[in-house]
Amino acid sequence: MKLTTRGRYAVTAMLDLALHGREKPISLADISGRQEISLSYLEQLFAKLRRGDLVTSVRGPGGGYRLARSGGAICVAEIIDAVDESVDVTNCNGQGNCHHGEVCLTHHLWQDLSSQIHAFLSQISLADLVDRHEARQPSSAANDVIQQLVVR
Amino acid sequence: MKLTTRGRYAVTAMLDLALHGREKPISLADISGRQEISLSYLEQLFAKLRRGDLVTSVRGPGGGYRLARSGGAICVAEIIDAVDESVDVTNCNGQGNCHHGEVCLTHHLWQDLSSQIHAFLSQISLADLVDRHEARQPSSAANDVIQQLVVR
DNA sequence: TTTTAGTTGAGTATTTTAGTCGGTTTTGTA
DNA sequence: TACAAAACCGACTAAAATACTCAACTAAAA
Repeated sequence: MKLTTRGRYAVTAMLDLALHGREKPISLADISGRQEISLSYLEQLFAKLRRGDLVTSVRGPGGGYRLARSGGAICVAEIIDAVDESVDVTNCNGQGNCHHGEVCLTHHLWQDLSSQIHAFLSQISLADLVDRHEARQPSSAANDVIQQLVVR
Repeated sequence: MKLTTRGRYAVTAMLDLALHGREKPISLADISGRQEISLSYLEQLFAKLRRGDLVTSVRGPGGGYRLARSGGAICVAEIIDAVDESVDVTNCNGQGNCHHGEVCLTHHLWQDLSSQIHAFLSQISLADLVDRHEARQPSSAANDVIQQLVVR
């Protein structure tokens, strides 16, 4: 399965866009600064996100990117699909020709797992992540303390 | 997340063991022949499986490997954990220090996904895979025909 | 007309994965 | 006791994927 930092960066960047881009478009330089992702790398990712119709761009000064749809209408699975090639975990990419042109012993297992993962990531929208983030914000001071205790 | 051919090979090999190793230990050469996994690579994998207490070995002629427990008591998640380092999909490996020592925007998302995957793979045992495989076997002749039509 | 910012494509360094190789140790059997 | 089968071990390598950079270009606003 392909679920690497690329996919994580893409979701993080999209969430940043959902959080900050309500009025004006957001430049990649802003996202780069906030999320500490290299600008050049973001360029690459957003080229794919744009091709996947997840964001729209505005060129020139004051330009940047916006979500192509409302956050509620963009699910996490789409974002990962747009930047990584797939979330399929089978060896044969779901083709079922893994062992001498037939399915291998464990084909169905990986296929089932793939659907599970996809279902999970499809059910979560950017808006869900925003809500969740904002719900956590107020108590963040308290959380910080807990976090420190837990981490050490 | 780490879910590569290594993990798939390991599960396949363990399933092979569960299917054929009821009486005598099974040599890696046998598994290599049946599943078309290179012998040397299998050696590497079984070193880890043994360290993970998933198989026991018998040296010398007629030797090989056995499941350390009954197939019903070995779940797929354990196998993958034994050969890959983890099924964790977070960037910080669940430590929560992904962004300036605190959790990053999407930390909880990846953490939730990790638990989902782990729960799914924990609930499936080797015995389940054996049952499933044997249930499919009777109709395999018919399946072959269909398979051939589908694959081409 | 300058500057901001997206767009594109090629290129590179690093890491991970998959797999090899050469040897050793153990142990059953002839 | 010799031999052969098989596990065991560590180092090494090739290939692929990943993460990331760089340079040049285009569009648009001020």
